[in-house]
Amino acid sequence: MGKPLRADAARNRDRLLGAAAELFAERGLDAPLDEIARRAGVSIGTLYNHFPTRDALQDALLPMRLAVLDDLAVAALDHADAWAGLVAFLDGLFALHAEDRSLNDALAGRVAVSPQLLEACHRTFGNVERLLARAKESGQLRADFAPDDFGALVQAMSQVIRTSPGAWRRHLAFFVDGLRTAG
Amino acid sequence: MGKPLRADAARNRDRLLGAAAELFAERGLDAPLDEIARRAGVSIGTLYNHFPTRDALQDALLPMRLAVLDDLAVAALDHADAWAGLVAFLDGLFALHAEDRSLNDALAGRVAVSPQLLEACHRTFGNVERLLARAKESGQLRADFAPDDFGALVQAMSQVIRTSPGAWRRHLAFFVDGLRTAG
DNA sequence: TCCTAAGTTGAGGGGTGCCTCAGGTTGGCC
DNA sequence: GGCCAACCTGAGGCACCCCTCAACTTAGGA
Repeated sequence: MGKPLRADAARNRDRLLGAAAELFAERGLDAPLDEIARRAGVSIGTLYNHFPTRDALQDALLPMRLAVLDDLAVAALDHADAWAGLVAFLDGLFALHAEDRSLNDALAGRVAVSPQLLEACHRTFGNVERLLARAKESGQLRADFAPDDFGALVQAMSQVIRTSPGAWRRHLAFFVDGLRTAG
Repeated sequence: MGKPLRADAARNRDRLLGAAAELFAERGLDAPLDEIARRAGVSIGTLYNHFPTRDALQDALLPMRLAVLDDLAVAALDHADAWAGLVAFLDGLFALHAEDRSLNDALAGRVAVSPQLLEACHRTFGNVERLLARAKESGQLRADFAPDDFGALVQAMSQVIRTSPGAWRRHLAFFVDGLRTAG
């Protein structure tokens, strides 16, 4: 599989990945490919040599970003207090959304995802389910909050973050207050 | 100002408005103008005759839709219970979002708005401020919920509605629970 | 050093949507 | 019925982004 690339080709590939990461983070996953190539100092043809489709580029970048979320979830599961762990996870998750539009686009389903990427999402989502279950068992999260409701929360927050990057914590706080058991 | 249109011109104008209302509601305010013209049974040139810009079309349609929101707010202010009135308003507001993508786009600020339209929004927003103030005075809405937070809620709900048209009431319910005073 | 396969280039063709304008049509007053 | 201003038409130019491919360049082994 991994035939070694020629030195110049490897260098160009790295530059393309770097430029794509930058531009995707700034402008989202639908950033023009021409501009990625230009920023990488490479022709559009070379971009297509290395990444025949937009998906190929995304697949080379997004799993790394999603992995950060897994770390976040694991840390949250380790937290002594289930509720505090959940809240810390939500804060970290949306902080990442706020600084990387590509993550925002990906998790809000604003782009078509490749099977590979979908699988990574499912893995992350599994961790979230565990976090939610733990917080319910501890009696701190209201019992009627379903995993699907978490999906809606991600959608909602992705939009709030995009339009008011400075105010999303406030919005999240109101919502989280609604999630706590009344008692 | 209002020079009478020739009969055929008036008919075409009406058809254009009808087609635009349909398409905007279905697909949002960025629906292709060519398709509006086609649906109206008229050439693209005629569309531009009557509405030189996309804004002109929006301005001819959206104020009517926003007026419905005003009625809704007035009814909510008339409600005996301030909290129940507020909740009814929110439900009505987002129900309209759900069935008309153009309203969704407009209130979520997804398109550039004309001054005229902006003014209509401000009027509606004034009503909302009154609703919020009333619910706070009655001690049912938490005091730290600011009008700007309402803006974020609109953003959030607009996205939830777009991606899961059947589940937005659930999401709203969680949020509203967070808004009620703890007591 | 020379040769070749690997890699690069960028003009160009395709698609979509916006907007214009020269030329053709027609409503409605006389 | 005749006329003309009002109105309509739609091909075509522009801008953006997509993707391809024949011609060129070059890394690196022999």
